[in-house]
Amino acid sequence: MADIARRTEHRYGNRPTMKDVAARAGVGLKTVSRVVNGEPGVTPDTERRVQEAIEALGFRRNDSARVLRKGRTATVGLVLEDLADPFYGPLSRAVEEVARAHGALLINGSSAEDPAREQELALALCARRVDGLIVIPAGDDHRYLEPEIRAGVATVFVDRPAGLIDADAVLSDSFGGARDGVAHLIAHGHRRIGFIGDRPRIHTASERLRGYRAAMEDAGLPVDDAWVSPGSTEPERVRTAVREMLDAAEPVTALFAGNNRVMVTVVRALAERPRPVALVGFDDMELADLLGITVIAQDAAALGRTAAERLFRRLDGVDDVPERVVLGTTLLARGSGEIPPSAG
Amino acid sequence: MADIARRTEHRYGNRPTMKDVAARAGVGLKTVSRVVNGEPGVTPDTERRVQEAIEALGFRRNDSARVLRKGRTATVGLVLEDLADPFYGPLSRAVEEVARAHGALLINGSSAEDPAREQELALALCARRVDGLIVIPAGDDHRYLEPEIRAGVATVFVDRPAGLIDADAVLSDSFGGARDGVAHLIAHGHRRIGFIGDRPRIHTASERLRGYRAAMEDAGLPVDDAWVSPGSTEPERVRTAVREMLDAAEPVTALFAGNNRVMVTVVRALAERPRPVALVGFDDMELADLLGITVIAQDAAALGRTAAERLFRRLDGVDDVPERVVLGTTLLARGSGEIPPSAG
DNA sequence: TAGAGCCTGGACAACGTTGTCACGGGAGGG
DNA sequence: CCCTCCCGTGACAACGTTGTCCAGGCTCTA
Repeated sequence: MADIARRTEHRYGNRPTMKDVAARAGVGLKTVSRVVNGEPGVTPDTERRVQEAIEALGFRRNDSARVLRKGRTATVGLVLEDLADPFYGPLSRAVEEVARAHGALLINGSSAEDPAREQELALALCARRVDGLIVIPAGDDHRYLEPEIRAGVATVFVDRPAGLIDADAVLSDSFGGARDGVAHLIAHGHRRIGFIGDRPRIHTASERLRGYRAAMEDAGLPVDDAWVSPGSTEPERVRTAVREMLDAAEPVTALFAGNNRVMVTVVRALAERPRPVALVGFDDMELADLLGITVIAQDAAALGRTAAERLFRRLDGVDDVPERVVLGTTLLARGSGEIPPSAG
Repeated sequence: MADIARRTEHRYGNRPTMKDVAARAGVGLKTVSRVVNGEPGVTPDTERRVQEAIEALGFRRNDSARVLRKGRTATVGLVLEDLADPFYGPLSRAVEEVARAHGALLINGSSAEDPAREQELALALCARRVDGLIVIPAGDDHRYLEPEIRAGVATVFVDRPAGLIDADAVLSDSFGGARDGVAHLIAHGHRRIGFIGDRPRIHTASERLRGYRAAMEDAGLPVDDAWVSPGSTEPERVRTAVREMLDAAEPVTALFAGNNRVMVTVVRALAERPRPVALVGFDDMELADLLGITVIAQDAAALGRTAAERLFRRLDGVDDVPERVVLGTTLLARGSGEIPPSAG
């Protein structure tokens, strides 16, 4: 009776264990384990009996116990910034693809751009003993991961580098991409170009701003402070920035949008204005081709794939020094970036 | 020496355990457990000593072992179709949000629309003993999940109903949405309307086709077989369908696109043609507003949120009969659906 | 026919944690 | 002053699996 009670209030409902299977098949515990894991040394006849018992009981191996025993979880964690951001879909998918090829599962969660949440999430994944971690940083101090990395959690940062620790990172060439985009506008005759970006705390954002300034300097053009609007991607702020730059006494004739969210808002804002304004945006998006928006495209899938491959290389025991990989960007000319300056 | 060897080749690198912490703090194992879990009954002084040891060793609780002991993983699985599909981003994010609110993590993976892969993935998640499972079905036979559900894995299907088993499902009103969309076109004077959708094996696809037929019938309009193209969402096939419908002797004057992927291809195909063709698409997308595409919008976030809430309600012990929840859709008129028929 | 070797199968410990229970000491009441 | 009660603490088993090791029975050979 005590036994019945135990079984009844058992936490997994009433999941059969290998012991149950062994009892039913009339074999030893280890023999069941062998069959389940396809290990050699089991007579076809015994194997059949075990399989039947597994079938009859609806047994499924408890991987939690397995993990505890074996030490490897065959699981990698992905901490991203926002699952709903179209940029991260392909990235995440590419990571999953590689993980799958290595027989691993993916746990993920988003930090919602909150450093505290990023840390909480990353450490929760470490507590689950993920074999490796891919992080798209929200914060700029990752020293909290040092003990984990020392303890053997392979870690790769994507899209932005780690802060204050030495770790692998796979990045797009934000600086070069932005410089190329702005140079493209300059080549089409623009002299006064506005830059609207994300908070400069974010590495990619500051790099893109740096790229903007470099392109202007290369062309010997001055940069007016009023043309530069780093800040949040909050739509209202972006709209205000667009308005101020275009309605100034000496308005800008072209805009560079620092990322996809900014770009979307800028496009919406420009759609309401009579005169066309040249625009180049960082990040490609679905349908952007149909709208004729010239963009600096980064290859999100390649970013994810490269990072994941690097991660699994480390998990396979390769142990070279942390490295920073930078992937190139592509300028896709579609019209909006080729609009000439309208007479001031 | 044997001990050193054991530690050295240990699988988690050299992670300290509660035992190590206990030894260093000079307390018992259970006391460490109490401190780590914030249980009462520990002197402030003892607690401080334990905390110091934890700090010094860089201890982090091994949740695998914890799970094994407690039975609950505080993890839910999400099996979706394609992480890169913009429709699933917000859905996935909403699920994560709810999971987070319940203190649970999310493991996910995509089936790539392959039923076999869906099954493999779902069962792998069950082997990890996720507490619950949210599935966007790729296949149409989910009997393989019956033992798991019986064993206590809460399961909710989203976007499409489960096949051959009785389970919770949260769906958009595909039938009603498609009917409304087609009725909208009819209201704007169209008589010959083409339908381009996904494979009819997919529940939503066949429901949308049924909605199309219902709207036509309601208006007393005949449906020519040549106007209906169910099939894959493969771009080349969609382009061919568009061409054939528009270049026929009696061409259609409007198109209804069965989902976002079809819609994108249709928009691209129509952009190359001289005469405007009316279009309504199922699923909204970013930038679709700027392109003036009239759509039947479903609320992906609400879908995910509703499903996740239902899941956690079950996990909290509520045990009502499986139910099917249908969420309404919204027609967003933006121009493309209001184009009148061009003279045939 | 006996000994050696191989092959199948099972007993047992260990993985790191938590629940149960028991123990020792200090406080409070009779 | 002694007994009781409570509180802080720790020993121990258990969760379900896998690695190690040994036993028993078989075959093959001398």
